[in-house]
Amino acid sequence: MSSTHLPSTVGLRVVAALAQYGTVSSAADALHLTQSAVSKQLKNIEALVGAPLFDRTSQGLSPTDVGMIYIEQARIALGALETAAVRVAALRRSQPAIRLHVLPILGDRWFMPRFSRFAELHPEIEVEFTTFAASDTVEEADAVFRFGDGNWPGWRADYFLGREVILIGAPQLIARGGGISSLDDIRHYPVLEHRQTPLRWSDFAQATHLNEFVPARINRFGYYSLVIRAAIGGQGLALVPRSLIHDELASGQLINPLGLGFTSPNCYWLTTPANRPLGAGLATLREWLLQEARQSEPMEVALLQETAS
Amino acid sequence: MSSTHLPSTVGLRVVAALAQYGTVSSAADALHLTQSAVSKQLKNIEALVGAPLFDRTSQGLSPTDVGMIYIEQARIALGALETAAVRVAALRRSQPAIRLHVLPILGDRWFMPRFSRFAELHPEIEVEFTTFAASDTVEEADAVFRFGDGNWPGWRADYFLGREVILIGAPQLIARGGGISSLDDIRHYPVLEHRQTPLRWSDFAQATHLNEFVPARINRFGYYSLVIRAAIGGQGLALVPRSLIHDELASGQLINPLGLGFTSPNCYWLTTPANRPLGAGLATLREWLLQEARQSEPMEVALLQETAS
DNA sequence: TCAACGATAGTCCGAAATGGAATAGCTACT
DNA sequence: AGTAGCTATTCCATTTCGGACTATCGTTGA
Repeated sequence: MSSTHLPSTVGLRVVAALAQYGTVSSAADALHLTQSAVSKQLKNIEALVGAPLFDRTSQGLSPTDVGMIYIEQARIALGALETAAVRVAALRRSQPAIRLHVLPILGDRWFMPRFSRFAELHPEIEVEFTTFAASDTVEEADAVFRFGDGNWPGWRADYFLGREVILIGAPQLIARGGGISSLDDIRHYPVLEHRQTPLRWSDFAQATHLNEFVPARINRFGYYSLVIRAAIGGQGLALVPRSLIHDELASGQLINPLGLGFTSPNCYWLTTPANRPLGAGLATLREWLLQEARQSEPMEVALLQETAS
Repeated sequence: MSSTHLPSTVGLRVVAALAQYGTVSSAADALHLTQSAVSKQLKNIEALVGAPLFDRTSQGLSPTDVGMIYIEQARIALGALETAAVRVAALRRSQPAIRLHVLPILGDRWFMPRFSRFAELHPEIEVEFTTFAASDTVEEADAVFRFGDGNWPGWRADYFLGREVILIGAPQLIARGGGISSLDDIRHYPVLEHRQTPLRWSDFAQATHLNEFVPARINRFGYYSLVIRAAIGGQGLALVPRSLIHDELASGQLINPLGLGFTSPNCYWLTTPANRPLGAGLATLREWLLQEARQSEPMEVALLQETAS
């Protein structure tokens, strides 16, 4: 009612994607747009808001105070549209589809590349995804990916992936800092942290007997994709589930100095409502997901033993 | 993530306005668009959703099941954008504006026509409105219009208007049904009801000693504007705060048979947080609002006495 | 210091969406 | 029938949007 001009929905999606990916180019990729288009959309929205939403750095974008507020509300708006679509679809379908809520990081790094295989294998099973959905809408889903220790009252949780957390950094960063030849060397490096899982570093210090670890600097990010991006950009060391960065490790963009890592109790789980019996389609999907996850973590058993010793 | 195409924001606003006003034409007026544009926007959204959102009647539009769902989410999305705007504005402004949350019906029928006078009188006081905002966002407002009995813990409530509820109907409807020459005649007519205030009719029956009142038919609406519109359209009798329909009574579009009505404990209140002290601007605004409301209800004292007798 | 790289911003242009005016069609009521 | 009050549709001018391309800036590495 206040402003006569409303932002465009693609603008909102651009803002959300920028917050998630941290650069115009990668956000553009994710949205199937060009860098130019995303840049212009951002410019439009900022003109409409009347203030910059992101600080421009040479590495990419980071949200301003105003941006934080706007991003949050943009997500809510997009989430509403998403749940509208899902609910309408559910209402119209005689045979309901499976509603699966995926976390952004899993969606980008694990799910989307693989899911087409499932769709080919089981074309008869319809699956709908939500990503932005608010917590109360998540309750409606038939299966929900969650991050945590596997204990959610009312939900059955199966371990999915991400138990194996490793220390990573960009090779340039590590070279610049003098290299990591012993555990203590990591004290010299800045570290990156995911805002929602702040205990990672203390867990790591405890698991590796690294006493009184006080990082040189801590940068916090709201998304794992940003942590990974920042790590690739050489902004610091990070603790990341190995499964999420197979590609970067293989290509050498990131390295795992000394093979350091630990097994975290906090990881990704596939959860299903405990009171609701699993339908046939959901059972198939669940089996497939869990098996695919096991295959994508081939080293885990070895490492579990190693860390346990 | 599911649909590649997002609805446009004006489309969302169109849907919300259609739900509120019930006809394409009046929604178009409210949005400062033409009927043609609104019709096309609706068509676009429906094509995108894949199902009609409204049933077309010769009287206007009424939401379908799918429509209800979509409307709800559209409101949430618009509300998010609104709160984004308000919060950003609050953040940027050194001297904060007064944030006032108005109910749709009051905004349309009472507030907007009058508020420009206040803006002229006190140009130094900035006021921001919210309409769509969700309940948790309402808590941030400096003043909130509410409907109820004046009892909200933590809020100071001043009576605003709407205590005087009268029976109204379109003259054609009443003529068609044989006229209303005694209280009992209203049993023959269909009645209109506001979804959120379902007790009106039983309160009315009790206040007027109309025993065992079972309406011929009940039509329920989600907005008071729809109730009023339906009453004007001759769809039934309604119980409506007199202050909201002065114009229609004066023009003869609606009549108040036998002067029937009652004083309801549920009405509109202007509420302010009890713990927060009123700033000077807010105090001025509050005084002005309450005084204007008193002036727009000149007959009330007389009627109060009448009904009490 | 210079060149390469990767980042964002800006310009030009064709395509698509949008909104307004006018028109056509429909239904209910007199 | 005829009218009033709706919505839907068509035509058209205008605006917006997105992609290709180019400019520019900062960082990295030889």
